[in-house]
Amino acid sequence: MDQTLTVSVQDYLKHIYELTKNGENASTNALAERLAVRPASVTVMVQKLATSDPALVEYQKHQGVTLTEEGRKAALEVIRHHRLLETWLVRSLGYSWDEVHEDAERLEHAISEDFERRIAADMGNPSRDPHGEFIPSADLSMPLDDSVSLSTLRPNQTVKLLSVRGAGSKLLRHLESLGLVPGTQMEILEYSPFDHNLTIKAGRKSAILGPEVTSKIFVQVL
Amino acid sequence: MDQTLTVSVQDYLKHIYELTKNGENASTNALAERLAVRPASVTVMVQKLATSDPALVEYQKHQGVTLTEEGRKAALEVIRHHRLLETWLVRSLGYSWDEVHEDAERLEHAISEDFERRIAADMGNPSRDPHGEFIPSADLSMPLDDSVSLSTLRPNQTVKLLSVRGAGSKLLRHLESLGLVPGTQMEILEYSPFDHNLTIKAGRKSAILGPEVTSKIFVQVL
DNA sequence: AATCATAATTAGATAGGACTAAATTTATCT
DNA sequence: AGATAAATTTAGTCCTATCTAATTATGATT
Repeated sequence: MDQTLTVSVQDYLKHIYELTKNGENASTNALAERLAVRPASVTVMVQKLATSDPALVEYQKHQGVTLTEEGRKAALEVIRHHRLLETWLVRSLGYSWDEVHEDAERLEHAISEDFERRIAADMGNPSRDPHGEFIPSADLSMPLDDSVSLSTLRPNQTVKLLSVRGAGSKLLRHLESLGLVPGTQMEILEYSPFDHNLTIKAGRKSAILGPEVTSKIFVQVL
Repeated sequence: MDQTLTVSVQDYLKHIYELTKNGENASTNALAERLAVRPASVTVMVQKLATSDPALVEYQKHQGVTLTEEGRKAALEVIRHHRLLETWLVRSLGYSWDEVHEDAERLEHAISEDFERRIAADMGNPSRDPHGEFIPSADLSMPLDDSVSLSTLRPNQTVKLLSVRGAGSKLLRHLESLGLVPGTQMEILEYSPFDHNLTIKAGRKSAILGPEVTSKIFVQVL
C-alpha cells in the first residue's frame, strides 16, 4: 500500500508475482532475465526487499524468493494498473492488442489511484485485459485461473480461447490475422508427435501451430 | 528530441522555460523554489545541463541560465505533454480543472510520442489547455501570447478571460464558482489604490479580487 | 566422495540526483 | 569604501540501482 515504492521495486514485485504464480520460488536468474538486469543486481535488490519494513519478499539464500502478503498486494496493484491501462488504450485510444504493452509498462507506474478508478469506472470495471488476462479487482483479489495451455491438448477437442500470454507484437498480429483472439472457439484437428504441431480450426480458417505458439495460448475445454 | 532525458532533467527544462519566457535568465534560487530542491542541487544540475552534448542550457556563474535551442525544444515537448494531458483528463475522464495538475505532472514523463499523437488527434489538436494556456503544436512552436495580467488594468474596460496561471486547486475552484473561467467576458468596475483590489463583473456575478488573484488572471482587452 | 558446470552471492565501482555545511560572489546600504 | 545580507557555488556525503569481477554454493555425474 506504500505508494513510496520505486519504479524498480514495482517492477521486481510484478515479475516475482508472475514467476511465483505456479507456487514455485522465483530464481535469481529467471528474475534477472525478465528484468533485463544482471543476476548480481537481483540478489542485492532481493535482499533489500526481504529486509525492508514491511518485508515485501521472503528470501533464502540460493532458494529464490516468494512474495509476502504485502508484496503480493503491491504486485497486484501494479498488475491492475498495467492491465487496466492496456484495456483502456485499446478501448479508448484505438490501440491494437499488439501495441499496448510498452506504453502500459511505463504508465503503470505513473497513474494515480484516482486515475485508476476513473478509467476502471469508465470501462465498467472490466475483468479481462485485451490479451484475455484477468485484471485484479479494486480490492486486489485475483480470480483463479483454470485455463490450460493449448499445447497440452490433443485432437478432437473443442476449446474456447481465453488468453494469450507472453507473446510479442509480431505473434499477436499473426494470431489476430488467424482470428485467434480471446473468445474465439476452435477445434483441435491433428497433432504431430514429432514436432508437437497442432492443427486447429477456428471459424473457416485453419492453421498449424508449433509448440512455441500453442504454449502461449490458454483455453477452456468445452 | 533525445528521449533519453531523465525525469529530473525534463522538470528542470520545463521550469527554466517558464522562468525565461519573459526574456530574463532563470536564477538558481527561483529554479530551486519551483523544483522544491535546494539551490546547491540546482547549481550542480545546471552545470551538467550546460556541459552536456548537446548543451541544453547556457549558464554563466552567478548569472542564471537560459535554454539553448535544444533545451527549448525539449522543454516544449514536456509542456506539450503536460497540457495535452490536462486537456484530455478534463475532456475524456471528467476531471475538473483544479484536479488535473498532479496527475499530468507525473504522466507527462511517461507517455510515448504515439500516445501523444493519439490523444491530440482524438481531441482535434486543441490549442489551449483547461486553464487557457497555449499548447505547443506538434512541431513545437508556441503561439505568441499577447494576454495581459488583470492586475495591470483599471476600471471601465471590458476584457475576456484567456487564462489562469499558477493558481492552486482552491483558487481554481473559487474562480469557477464565480464563473471566472477561460472565455468569460467581464467588466472592470472599480479599483482600490490602497490594496490594489479590483471589482469585476462577469455575467450577473461580481466580485472583488485582490492582487494575489488578479495577477494570476490573464485577459485580452476588448 | 571428488569433480565440474551452473547458479547465486559478495565486494567494490559507477552514475544520477539529492543533501548539508562551508566558502565565495554579488548586491545593498550606510 | 566598508560592512553586511543575500545569492550562489563548492566540497563532500548519501541513497538508489545498476554494473563487473571474483568467490562460493548447489546439484548432477562419474
